[in-house]
Amino acid sequence: MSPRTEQQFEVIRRSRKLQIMQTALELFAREGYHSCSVARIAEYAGISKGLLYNYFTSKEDLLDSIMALGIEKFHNILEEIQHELDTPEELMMYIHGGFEIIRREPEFYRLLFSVFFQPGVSDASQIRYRETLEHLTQDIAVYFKTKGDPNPAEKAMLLGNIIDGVGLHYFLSPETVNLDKLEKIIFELFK
Amino acid sequence: MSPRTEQQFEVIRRSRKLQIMQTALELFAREGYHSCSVARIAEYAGISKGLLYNYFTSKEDLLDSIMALGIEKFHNILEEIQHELDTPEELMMYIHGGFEIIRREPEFYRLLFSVFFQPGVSDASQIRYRETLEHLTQDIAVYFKTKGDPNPAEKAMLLGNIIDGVGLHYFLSPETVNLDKLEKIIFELFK
Amino acid sequence: MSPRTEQQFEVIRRSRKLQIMQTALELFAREGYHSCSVARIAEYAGISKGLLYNYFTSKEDLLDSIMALGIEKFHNILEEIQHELDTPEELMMYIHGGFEIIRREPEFYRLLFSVFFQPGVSDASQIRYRETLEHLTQDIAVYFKTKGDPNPAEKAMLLGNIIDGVGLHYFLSPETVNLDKLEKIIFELFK
Amino acid sequence: MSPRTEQQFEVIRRSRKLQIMQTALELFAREGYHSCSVARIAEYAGISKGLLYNYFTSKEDLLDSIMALGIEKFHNILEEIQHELDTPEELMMYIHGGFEIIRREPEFYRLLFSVFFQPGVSDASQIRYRETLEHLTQDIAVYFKTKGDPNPAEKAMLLGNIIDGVGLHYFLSPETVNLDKLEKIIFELFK
DNA sequence: TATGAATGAGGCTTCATTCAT
DNA sequence: CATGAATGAAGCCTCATTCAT
Repeated sequence: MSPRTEQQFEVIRRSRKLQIMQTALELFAREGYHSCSVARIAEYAGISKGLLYNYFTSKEDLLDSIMALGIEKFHNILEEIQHELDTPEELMMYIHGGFEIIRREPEFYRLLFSVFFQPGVSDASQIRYRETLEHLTQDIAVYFKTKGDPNPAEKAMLLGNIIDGVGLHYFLSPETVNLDKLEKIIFELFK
Repeated sequence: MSPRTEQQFEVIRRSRKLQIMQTALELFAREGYHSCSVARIAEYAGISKGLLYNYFTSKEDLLDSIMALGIEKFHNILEEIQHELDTPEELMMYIHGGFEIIRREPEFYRLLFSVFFQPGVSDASQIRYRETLEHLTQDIAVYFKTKGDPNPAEKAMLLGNIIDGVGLHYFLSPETVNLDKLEKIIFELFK
Repeated sequence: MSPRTEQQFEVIRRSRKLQIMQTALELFAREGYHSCSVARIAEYAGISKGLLYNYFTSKEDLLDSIMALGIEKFHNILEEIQHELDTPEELMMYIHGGFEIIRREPEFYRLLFSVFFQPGVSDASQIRYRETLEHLTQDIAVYFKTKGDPNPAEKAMLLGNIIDGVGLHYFLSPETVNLDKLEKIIFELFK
Repeated sequence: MSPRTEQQFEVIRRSRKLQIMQTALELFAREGYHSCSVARIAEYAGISKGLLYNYFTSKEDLLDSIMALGIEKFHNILEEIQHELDTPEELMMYIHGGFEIIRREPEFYRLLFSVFFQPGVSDASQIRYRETLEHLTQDIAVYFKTKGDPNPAEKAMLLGNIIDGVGLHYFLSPETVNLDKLEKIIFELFK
């Protein structure tokens, strides 16, 4: 057995870190950031409290890391469909992208909202997310402008609001929300 | 000189209670339920910590009372416009009602969302609010059905989601949201 | 209606005071001194907290007053049978006196013990009661000495201890203790 | 340098826990359960308040643990002398056992009484102790029955009451109670 | 005399974080 | 790298007592 190389350690560190973040995301989303103690996160992740602080400087840092990763995924999903936004089909792709985030990362999405309503908690993430959203909204506004809509900016914002509104209700009572159907209806309304 | 009458005490109690609730609503909405200590609420309300417990059995009870009052106001605003929902004008009244809640009770609305994303916090209020919403949604669904819409239930739910989505963004960055314009656009989309 | 005379007021005060003490004794005995708030005593006595402080300077003063009254009654019961202690019949009277206190004033007796085990609580009463007891013990010791017992002082003390021991168990589980039978057995053992 | 083993932690935990219990027993016995704050216990034990909650879930749990340990010791002392109870010598062993508890564990015994007179405080311990006592009483009753005593059950109970009565007075004023002498006198009365 | 609103000290408990091993 | 004992600040809540009316 040769001693592990530095790279191997790095791999272990990275996966350990991700595992903690995944666990914490689950707990934060399910129970709320404040209601969830570091002790419980460590226990749930199968490690000691001390080790957690080896990977994150604080509970807030852990939250920030989760948020950053989530926002990155958010970006990635959008970039999968990122290109010119001219045709209704392309608009549909955008709408679909929004719904995909709800479908694929429900916990992150839920935590995102939760954090938004707790000023002082991960403010940096809030700002970063809002910027991302603004860019997106501006892209969509261009589409409506091209289409000759009299209120392109508001229309674009409204579309964003709708998706968040649907997400919000989806997390409050998933069983009553038919994402697929709503996706189509929204497209019909905005195309 | 002569001892206070029962009625005088009642007046004191009622106004004090409202004062505390108003203060707490402000703070809860601004800083989040968990981030806001009872000590701060008392200080902000200009009373002692102890007195707060003369009016509410616990911090959670204070929150519940605030939520209950808010939901009552919510009801009242809806009942102001409560009648048959047949014509587009009447639908507009409904939409307007939703926006009025955002406009008139922004703090309550914000707290409502905030609470929604903190499981275990005022669950009873969450349930009560959701029930209120469901009734409303069913009323609106009837309108769309009458109009011959193929997905009346989803359309109605979507309308609710939109209003909440707008509210959500309004509270995150009020300066970027033009409520009046959005109200009209939504009406145009759904009438 | 002529206005009430000062004496009438005094009568009212006295009976009110007694009523409060009786109520408090009940509660203290049932729930313990510390577990029983002034608010509850007042409520239970059908008066306001403020009025209670009109009659007693503090919660401790209320307890002291109850204890003093109880010890007075204790004295009275003993004095009913106070005279020379020469014959076995007279010893029996003493034993009977002890049991009568248990029977007639169970709440006071229970409170007495309870207070004994809480140093700092009504210390004055504790001292006064112990003095009373010592005198009594000395009287009884004379009886045993006269009878030629080799350990009269210890015998007398033991008799006191027994009665308190019986009282103790009687308050812990009254249904298992047959006071009448025990009284006789004790007499047979000591006569 | 190398991390502590599980066993090392176990040793630390065990001794710390005992240390806290010992300190608390001392204070509870001396000052009463309610009069003794967690802060004082921690200070007296030379630890932080927080650490106490690392070992006990609540102040009541701490008390219960102390009581449970005391009752266990009580059992052990009785079991040292546990066997047939036929001869007067064996009865004397029993009586001696009772006195040994007073002598060896005065603080526990005092706390036991103290708790008995505070309803709602460690009720479970009260019940457990009473059961222990009942078994013991039944054993002793057999002895008296064998001896032909007309009231074996009462005699046995009385013996228990006496020992508790002596204990009670011993803790109220130890300097006035000669345990050795009383032990002999009791044996002479009951043999 | 009588009320109960109001106070504030102090109690119990939690929890993010540190650190010796 | 890994542990969990230990800390201490801060949180929620209770309650004896005061006082304006």
